[in-house]
Amino acid sequence: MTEISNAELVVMQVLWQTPNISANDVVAALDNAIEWHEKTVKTLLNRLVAKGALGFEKDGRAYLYYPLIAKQDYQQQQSRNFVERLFAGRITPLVAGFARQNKLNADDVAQLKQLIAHWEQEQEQKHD
Amino acid sequence: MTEISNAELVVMQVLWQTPNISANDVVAALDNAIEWHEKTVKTLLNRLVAKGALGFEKDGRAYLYYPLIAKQDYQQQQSRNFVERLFAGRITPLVAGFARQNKLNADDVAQLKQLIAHWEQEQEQKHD
DNA sequence: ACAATTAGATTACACATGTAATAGTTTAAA
DNA sequence: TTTAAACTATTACATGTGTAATCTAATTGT
Repeated sequence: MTEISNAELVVMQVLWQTPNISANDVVAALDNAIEWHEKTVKTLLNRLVAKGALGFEKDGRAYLYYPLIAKQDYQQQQSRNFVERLFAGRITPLVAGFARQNKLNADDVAQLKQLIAHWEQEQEQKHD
Repeated sequence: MTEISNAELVVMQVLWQTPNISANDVVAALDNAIEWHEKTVKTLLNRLVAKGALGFEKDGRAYLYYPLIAKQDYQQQQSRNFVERLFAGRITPLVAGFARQNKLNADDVAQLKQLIAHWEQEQEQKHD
């Protein structure tokens, strides 16, 4: 239920990647990627803490932040939501769109095949 | 570039489904699905027109609205965006998440296989 | 012809978001 | 030890969003 905005998500990604870092480390991590004022990043950290998406522990005067929401959980919740809103809950049309846009490479296809193989194996087991 | 909000998207879906209908028809179409005041729906229609997502032509005193943005274009743009923000641009992890959550059924898998077959056929052709 | 309906247009208003600046407080330097 | 630096907390402010209510003009029923 925790809503994370676009800007906030950028900050979350940093902390999913590297938990327990200071505000300044977050700023540094973003510095090459985004043109945000240091104050902006601190605001986002604050809001994420207020929302319960981040926690922190004190390290002297500074805080070390860490995620309270697992990346995978968030990804899955958002995926379900997105696919529901735009594709009536079906994921294949989304994949089809990617294919149509030439956004699939050989690796992707190999992974998809593996997924399918795995899925079929599980069906086997169910069926007894 | 046209940003469509969540609430607005619900209205867009109605008009993608059935273009050239009146505000009241939109309200009626939503009536079973969502508990919105008629005024709310009209506001959303107005905003969508202001954003250039909808056009209309007059039919007496009423307007008949129609989409100015193709559903498929919007879906694809949003998909790219979503996958980029949450999955670093790769779609297979998203599909994997669906599989893990048991959100794939036999139909989905069949369609995915077909997609893959089609993709491979195209690769053939490229390779000469 | 006049009143009641009914369309769209305008206005409302609280909360979220992007993007900071300023205030307050603790620590480290001189 | 007084001052400067560096943290976090608080405040700011325009724009977007959800959710309507009110205003105005046209239309329709009586």
